[in-house]
Amino acid sequence: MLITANPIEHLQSHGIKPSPQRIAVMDYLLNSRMHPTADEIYLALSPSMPTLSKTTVYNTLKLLVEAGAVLNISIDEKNARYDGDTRPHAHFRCLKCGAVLDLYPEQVPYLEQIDRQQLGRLRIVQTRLYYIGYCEQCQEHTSN
Amino acid sequence: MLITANPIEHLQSHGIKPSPQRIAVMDYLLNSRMHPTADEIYLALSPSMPTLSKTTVYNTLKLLVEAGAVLNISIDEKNARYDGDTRPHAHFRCLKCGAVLDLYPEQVPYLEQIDRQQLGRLRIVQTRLYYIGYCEQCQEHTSN
DNA sequence: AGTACTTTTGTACTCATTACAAATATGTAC
DNA sequence: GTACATATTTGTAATGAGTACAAAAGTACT
Repeated sequence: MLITANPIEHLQSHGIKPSPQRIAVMDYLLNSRMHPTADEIYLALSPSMPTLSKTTVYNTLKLLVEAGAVLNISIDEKNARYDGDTRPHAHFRCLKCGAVLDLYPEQVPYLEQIDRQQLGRLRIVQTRLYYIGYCEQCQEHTSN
Repeated sequence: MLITANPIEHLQSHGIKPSPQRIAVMDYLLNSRMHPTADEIYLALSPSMPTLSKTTVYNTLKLLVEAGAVLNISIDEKNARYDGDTRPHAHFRCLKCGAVLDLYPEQVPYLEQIDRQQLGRLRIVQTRLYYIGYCEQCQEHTSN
């Protein structure tokens, strides 16, 4: 479970006016640990919000990322993924099944230090730490 | 300057048969610190190799990455970038000018530890550490 | 110089994402 | 509440990175 359960408050605390579409996208991201793509979000919300447009999903995600309410994950070369959990954490992608998993500071020694690093005169806005390999299940089933 | 100056040896040491096109791409990556995109590589090599096809650049890059001779950098959402330096190091991208810079272990405390981490039963093949923000020059010229 | 295999090339295609302009909703002043 | 300005959403068309595919060119081996 995440810190903020309420999508409306989460939007407002990041200075975003909560429209029904924005609430739906934010709510979906706050309650998913699947790191969905824009298309997956659209497909998930369409049934209960039939007039929703894919463009709105893209626009909303852009807005949320720029406001810092959501993280953009570039671990998957094919397409962008999104994460409603903005606390510092790393991600792992399985080369076989494609799953993207969260790795929290308890599981990744030095993650906190790496995340809040001062690097010379660079002004760091965001840190991304990605691990790529084979998850437990995918190691069992293959020689790869 | 990099460890291996010779593109042919570098290819062979990764089990890749050196064709003229592969040598050209490898040579370009070994002597560039710009982290070029496939298109930038194509444009750079075209003049001296007029028959070169963009498909060949893509094919070659895929081959080089799979053989571990080159790194794929996913820090730039728009398109993939490539790095001929396969030693462990992090990358920084400037949100204003778009430059992608190398950050070596001397500049990033804990990078070595983060890179060779054992994470439970996950089998890690590659670690990617990206910092995003504003470079020195771009901070000077704006309020951002 | 002939056959099998590898590599390169060009064209056509896919598909994530964006541009754009019309339509709808929301807020505010009278 | 109704008219006007502004913000948001929507659908369609375009963009552009990357891939599929099959023909052409190159290489190796006999």
